[in-house]
Amino acid sequence: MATKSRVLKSSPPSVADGDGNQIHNQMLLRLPSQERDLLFPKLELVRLKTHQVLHEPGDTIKSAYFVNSGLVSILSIFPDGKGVEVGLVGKEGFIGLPLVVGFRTAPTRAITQIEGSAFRVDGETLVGILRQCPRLEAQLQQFSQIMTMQVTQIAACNRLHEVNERLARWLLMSADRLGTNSLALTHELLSQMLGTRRSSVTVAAGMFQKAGIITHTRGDVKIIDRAKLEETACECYEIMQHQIKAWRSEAE
Amino acid sequence: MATKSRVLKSSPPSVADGDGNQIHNQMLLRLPSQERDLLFPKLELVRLKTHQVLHEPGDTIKSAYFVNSGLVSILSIFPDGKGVEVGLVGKEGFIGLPLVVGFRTAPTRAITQIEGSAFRVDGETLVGILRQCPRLEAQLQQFSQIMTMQVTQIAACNRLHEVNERLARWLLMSADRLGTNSLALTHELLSQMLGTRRSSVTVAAGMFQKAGIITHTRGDVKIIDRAKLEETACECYEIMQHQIKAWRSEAE
DNA sequence: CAGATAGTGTGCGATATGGCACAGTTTTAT
DNA sequence: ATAAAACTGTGCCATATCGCACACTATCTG
Repeated sequence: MATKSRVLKSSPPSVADGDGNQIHNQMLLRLPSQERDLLFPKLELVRLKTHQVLHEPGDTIKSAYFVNSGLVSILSIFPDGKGVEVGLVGKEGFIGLPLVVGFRTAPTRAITQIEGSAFRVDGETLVGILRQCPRLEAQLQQFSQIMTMQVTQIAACNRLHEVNERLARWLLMSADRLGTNSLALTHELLSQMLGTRRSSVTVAAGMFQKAGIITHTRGDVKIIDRAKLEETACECYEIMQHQIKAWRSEAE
Repeated sequence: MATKSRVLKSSPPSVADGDGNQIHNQMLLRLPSQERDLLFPKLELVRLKTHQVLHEPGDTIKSAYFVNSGLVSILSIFPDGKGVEVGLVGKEGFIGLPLVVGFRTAPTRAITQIEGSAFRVDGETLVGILRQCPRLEAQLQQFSQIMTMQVTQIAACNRLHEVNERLARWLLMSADRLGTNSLALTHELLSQMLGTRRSSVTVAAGMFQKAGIITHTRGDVKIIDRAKLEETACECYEIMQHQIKAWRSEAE
């Protein structure tokens, strides 16, 4: 499962759906054909490079992204530069939600954690299309609600749970969204996600490794014993997992 | 400014807009007349009693509420009963957002912190009306986005800021939403909001009092020196304040 | 009025985490 | 090949919180 393909070129406006460029994004896959016909010509498949920033807080949102592979973090950033992750988006999701309700300014930073690809669409274009795509609009609104629920859970988790639990949760969530057990991440990165010290992550990861739950080498974490990792994680993982699954079924 | 009126009776389905029952809810006030005509007959003015639970996580949302006065907290609750506040809703807001995107299940607890009143509407009725009230729908969606931004900020705040700062922020936010400097709250309550120990609140409040920022007696907190309180609070207050103001102006 | 209950002030030890600093190792750049 | 940079392992001290416990006071209830 060598998902880290460098297949896609970024700049040249490639056709969205054709040939070998498979669509993995769950929202796009669920669209009825007539909405596809409207939307797809406007989409451009782009590569999401590691650490690529899709928008900063305060930015006018120029493009929106249907994430197709890889992992994008949503961060709350303070003026002094410190930040914490508040959401995690994989191929089930979308970047640019404020547009859906008519806002143009991003309140957060969206940044690629693990490289992949996405279908990009111009912000204004999307807004224009939305009126004619009720199904898409509904999808996006529901996804927005799911994200809110995720943030809600993380807010509580940040207050009540310890580093180990949060780290375990994060690894599980990422692995789920990527469909891999191998994550290309440094402790530094993880610490920013969890809003803690880098060394706290190192220690926690060390403990996990000793317990045979993961292995980690420089810039790479591999999940060995998923079951144990789930035991270590706080309930938050299960709760969010359950919410997103409930969506899938409720959504039809 | 004796806002603690016990004027409104709860049970008898009173007319929403008539007579002495003034509308303070910002969303209702902004509706065009034709949407008012559709919605208002379905509204029932009810009293929000202290500690009244509007919905629990997992509940099917039967009623939605346009908050008219008082203060409602949104809490993330864990299976073991522990909880943290993730949002604060006053007369600018609405309780029952999941309905707007077609979800029926509440992911959080909504509970009255400070008594007041609200216009209640049956959940299904609201959903039915929404299609014919584009302005209302847009309002609700935007409010949803504002709430998400609030939760986002709180998530970061919970991780990075200390009790004093968070307490100060909370007092300011509540005072803003109520339009009072006097809050009827126990330390116990506050500690649940902030996700900390009751005694931590007592200590922090004691420090504030010594500094001449507030006075607090049993079950009552009064803001004396607002400027100092703002200094004490973390940036989160300003940020959220700014976001909600930006909405008011951007919204038309 | 007396007893019960709820709310507050305070203290103490345990601990998770923060801030910081440095050495050792792997990777990247020139 | 060598230097620079990035990443990780580790340690130490300071401190904000936690968990808990107990005494004190205000308020309610009968």
